[in-house]
Amino acid sequence: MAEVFEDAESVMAHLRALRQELLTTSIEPSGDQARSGLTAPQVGLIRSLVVEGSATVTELARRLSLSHSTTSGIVDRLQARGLVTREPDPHDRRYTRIEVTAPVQGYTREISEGPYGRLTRALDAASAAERKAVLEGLETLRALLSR
Amino acid sequence: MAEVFEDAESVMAHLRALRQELLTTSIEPSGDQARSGLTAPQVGLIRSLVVEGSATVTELARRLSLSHSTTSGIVDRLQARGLVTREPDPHDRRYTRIEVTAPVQGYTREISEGPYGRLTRALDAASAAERKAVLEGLETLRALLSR
DNA sequence: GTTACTTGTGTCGTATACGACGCGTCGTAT
DNA sequence: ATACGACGCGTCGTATACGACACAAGTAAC
Repeated sequence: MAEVFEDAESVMAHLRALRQELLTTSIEPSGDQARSGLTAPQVGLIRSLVVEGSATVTELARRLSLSHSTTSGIVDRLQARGLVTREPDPHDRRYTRIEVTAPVQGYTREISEGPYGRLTRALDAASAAERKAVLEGLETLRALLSR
Repeated sequence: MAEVFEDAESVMAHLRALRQELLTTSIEPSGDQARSGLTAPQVGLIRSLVVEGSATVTELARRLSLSHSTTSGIVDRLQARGLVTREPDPHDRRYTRIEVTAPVQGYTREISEGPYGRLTRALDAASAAERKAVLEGLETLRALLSR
């Protein structure tokens, strides 16, 4: 149990660092090209709307693996910028469909690479064995936790 | 490049889910035993103080792989609860040493398992090959990103 | 039809998390 | 001695992120 604890600390350090590198800094500061001032979750939400179609807040939360309240806040900020709209569903007034506004449609082509451009490029440059190691490691970890 | 993108989405989904399972829910709601109302970062910071000794805010930030401002905020909230103190260094007044208060010392034995109890137990129950797969996967991913 | 349950939404409070900024402090070069 | 750069700290503004809550709207039970 002793040395396993070091593994646990190592795993946590890896996950923290990966999150920082991928989730929070993947879009804006990498200097790739001039950007829009959007954060990774915001780009991910817009991208989901474009690629998988408009959806309700709850559906978006499910797609992005976020809670309802978090997703609602992201929609709030995008709506304040005029990038998405909330359209009440006439058939069932509980529903509110989130739609991207027209000006976003064109811009979206630029982000069709997804919010994970850096990760995608890294995986593309990796060997098949490396990709396999990455995916198997993550899958193994999750399987261990759900056991 | 096409199928690689699916790998990227898969990796991101794994990381998101792992973060939720480990970072945010590892301490409180697992029903292990009655808890203190402390969050995982708070427990991690206290644990670092006890195990590795008292330190400055910057040093703590480095240990926890967090930014200085985030760490300062966590110390703020722990200080408000009387769990840590800020002691100005008499030799160099730029420094402020963070110390755990006396009542915390005993309690700390209960959390010496670390904030990652669930992860530690999972890794302990895993085979050597599984542990290797997990660590290699994470290390490979980080190496790919820093290439 | 009225009641009870479910579902979807938005909001509130709190805790991370970061970069940017200003302030005080120390060492050092001028 | 003084100016200056480096360092540590705290604070601000903003964005994520969650659970808990209240409310509205539909559904089901009776």
